[in-house]
Amino acid sequence: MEGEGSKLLINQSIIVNPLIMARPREFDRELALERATRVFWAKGYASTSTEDLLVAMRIGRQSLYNAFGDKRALYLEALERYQRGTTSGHLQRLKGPSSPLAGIEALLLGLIAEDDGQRAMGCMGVGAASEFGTGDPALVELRAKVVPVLFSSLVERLHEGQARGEIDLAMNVEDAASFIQMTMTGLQLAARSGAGVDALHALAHFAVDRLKID
Amino acid sequence: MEGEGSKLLINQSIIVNPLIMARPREFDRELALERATRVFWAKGYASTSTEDLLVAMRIGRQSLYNAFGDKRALYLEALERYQRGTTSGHLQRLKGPSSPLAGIEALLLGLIAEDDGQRAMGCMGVGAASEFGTGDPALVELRAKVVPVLFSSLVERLHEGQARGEIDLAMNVEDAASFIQMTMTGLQLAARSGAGVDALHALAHFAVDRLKID
DNA sequence: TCCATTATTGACTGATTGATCCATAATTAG
DNA sequence: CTAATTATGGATCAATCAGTCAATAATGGA
Repeated sequence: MEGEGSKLLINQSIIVNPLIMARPREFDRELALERATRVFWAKGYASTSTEDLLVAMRIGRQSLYNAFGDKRALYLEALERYQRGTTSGHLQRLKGPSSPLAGIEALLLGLIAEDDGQRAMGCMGVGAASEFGTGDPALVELRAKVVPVLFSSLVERLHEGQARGEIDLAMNVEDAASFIQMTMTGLQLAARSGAGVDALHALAHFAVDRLKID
Repeated sequence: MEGEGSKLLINQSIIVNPLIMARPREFDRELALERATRVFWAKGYASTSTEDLLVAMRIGRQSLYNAFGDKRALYLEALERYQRGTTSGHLQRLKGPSSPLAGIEALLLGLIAEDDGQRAMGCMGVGAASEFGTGDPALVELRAKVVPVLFSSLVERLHEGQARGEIDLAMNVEDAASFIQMTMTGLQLAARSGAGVDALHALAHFAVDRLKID
């Protein structure tokens, strides 16, 4: 390509630094992406029209296609951004408390939004898994990049819990880590199905109690 | 309405017995409904076009609208039929073994299809919950009619497990029943996400082991 | 000031959507 | 046979879909 300036990769979006400057974008790309995320999160991919997106993002049609490519690319970027944010939060809560079991409890309780509207949206990642299953390679790959991160941190904390005597040494930590991740998706789907805060808290506590040595 | 004969309500579909007979249906309604179910199950509601349905059901467009109303009515009937079938299977497996914990184990293992294609479809009910959340009153109502049936049977078997000394008397059986139902959805979603038979079996066994007195 | 480039706006496109219309066929009661 | 009724198949519909085009605006460098 001729006449192209240097490229800087910042936060997954390509910032072109052209030799000759062009008209600057009028909207906040990150804000628009966040707004798009909310729509996809609430309604899923197929049920979200580009018109829905334009209204929520408060930009024109051509701006969407200029800045994000197309509907699918926007969805993938929204989901990736969402996963990055939530995974970071999960890891923080898991690793926060000094007690491993308290960390796991914080992880599970952290999934449960107090606000009814927010809680009823469930988890966008779970929604994506349910909508596309194993049918979309790009989503499978994205999932494969996110899930193991939390998994290994869980294994770590579970080992730590065994060393501290909080968790039975006979328990297989990999199985336990998978079980906790399954519990997370179970909680998210229960939330999406309309479960209340108390019911979800009870579920989370019950699950954590199952890991305690007695 | 004039000239209308008696109505018999059979299996949720209205069988009209008109005074004057009309042209009989050429296709098997139940078979067509089963074929429609597979499509909705695999792809979800929004991503399924009426054309998809016609091809799978092997009927003409007008036949679909005559026999089932419209796309939404067909979906609701398919989901209801699906739920009736699966719930019946769940109850059978739960109540089959003489040991309550073995029943719960059979319930969970029974969710895991051996066939890869079938397993990767997950559960249509879970898919519906994920796709519509609490947004569709008809689906919320349908769920509210199905979930408590299994729940009360679970409570029953858990009580029985406590009486037999398989389960700790200190365990709250309602919490445990909810936990098992959450585990079921977690398993279904893991299956939809591509988990293999072995991984799912391990998850099921781990969950059941958490209920055992030690 | 003019140029090269990108952003914005609104009209537009062809395809697909769910659903209906209509002509014809098949059935049984009378 | 005729009448009444429902089923079928093909054409068709208006609405919506995702995406493109083209005209204009804004920017900084030359």
